[in-house]
Amino acid sequence: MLQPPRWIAHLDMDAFYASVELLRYPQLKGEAVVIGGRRADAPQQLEDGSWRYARLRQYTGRGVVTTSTYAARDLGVFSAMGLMKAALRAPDAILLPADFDSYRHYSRLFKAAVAEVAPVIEDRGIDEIYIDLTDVPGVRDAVGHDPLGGVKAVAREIKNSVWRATGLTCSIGITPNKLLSKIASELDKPDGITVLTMDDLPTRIWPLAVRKVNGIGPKAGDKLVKLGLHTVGDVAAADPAWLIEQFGQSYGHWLHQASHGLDTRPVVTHSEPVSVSRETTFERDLHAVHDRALLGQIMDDLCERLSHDLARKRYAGKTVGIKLRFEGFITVTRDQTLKTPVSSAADIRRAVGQCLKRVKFDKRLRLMGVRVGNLVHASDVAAAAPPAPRREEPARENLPLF
DNA sequence: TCTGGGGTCCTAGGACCC
DNA sequence: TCTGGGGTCCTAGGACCC
Repeated sequence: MLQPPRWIAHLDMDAFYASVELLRYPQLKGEAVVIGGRRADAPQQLEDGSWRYARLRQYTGRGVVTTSTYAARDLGVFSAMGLMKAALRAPDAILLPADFDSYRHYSRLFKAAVAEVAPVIEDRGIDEIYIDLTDVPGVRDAVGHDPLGGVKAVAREIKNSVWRATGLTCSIGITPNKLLSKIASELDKPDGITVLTMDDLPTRIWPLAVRKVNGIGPKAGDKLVKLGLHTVGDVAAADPAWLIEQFGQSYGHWLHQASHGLDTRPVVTHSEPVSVSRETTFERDLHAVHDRALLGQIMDDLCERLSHDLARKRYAGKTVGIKLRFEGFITVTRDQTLKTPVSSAADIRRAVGQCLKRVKFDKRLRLMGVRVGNLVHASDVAAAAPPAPRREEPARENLPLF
């Protein structure tokens, strides 16, 4: 059946975290600035009024680049790059610690500003959203005589609204679906508007590298290239049956559809969380036996913080899981589904202990995490059951390591 | 000098029930 | 004695995204 045509926008804030920092430190405009590092030093104002900043070359330890300004990107420093590697490329770049409270504040501001123009919004994280423009008056009324003109005018209105509310710029892609709009918003960055129709597919989308498609990550991207498929157009020209042979029914079919710019997913304005988690990477790898006490404390703390998050969001969950990352970046997970949802630090910690017993600790640890899934609203959790009868002391060898 | 932290979704095997 | 098929839940791992 034929779906009525839609106009879907993808709005992406330009270098969001870095741009928020520039609002606070406008004197850094144009400089190579990197956000990241767990304990990067905040800028200090000296007695003479000048500022002193931490530089990338001074950083030691683990950590990745969270965002970089366009000047830093020109030096080859990008998101997710290790800070040590970034320091080799741009030793004099200024390093700022991340301030997520501030980013969340500006996130709320820009989303509220968009909602005043176009209310059908799907949240895709702190710095991007999808917007269904189909029924926005300026778009709807332009259908028939000047659809592209109407769409562009509304996009300008949205950008102006975001600018007025935050002093920040964004880039917008507008096409008939989410998949294409996500690609389109990157075609004219920063501060751009790109409107595409299906007719633009061969000239604007097919020449792009396969990795530009949301859903083709490092693994699938490598495999496609090894198969000789470098561009989206290469995938579009491939036999769909062959794609399915190579990538499986589901992903193979999706690759074919995506490369032809087809995507029927709706803009989803409300969703419930599936899980909540906390994790931490250690400054140095820790030994399960030698550092047992420390690991136990870290785990207590993670459970405490996770419990807080659950309380704040008013959820409890039936499944408690741990994540361990060993040296060599080997990741192991264990989880356990309980009879009743839990949210207290003590209940979570108890289930974590059970999970820990099922792991072999033959390497040093670099990360530990805790997760609660199978969430239910706290208000739907039955009143606390009577305290469980006291059980005999478990045998010593059944105790978790920490 | 590798590789953060918070998520979602998918797959695949096994348990268990009817 | 031998042995169905479907549905659902649980668990572990992995790809991917912001």
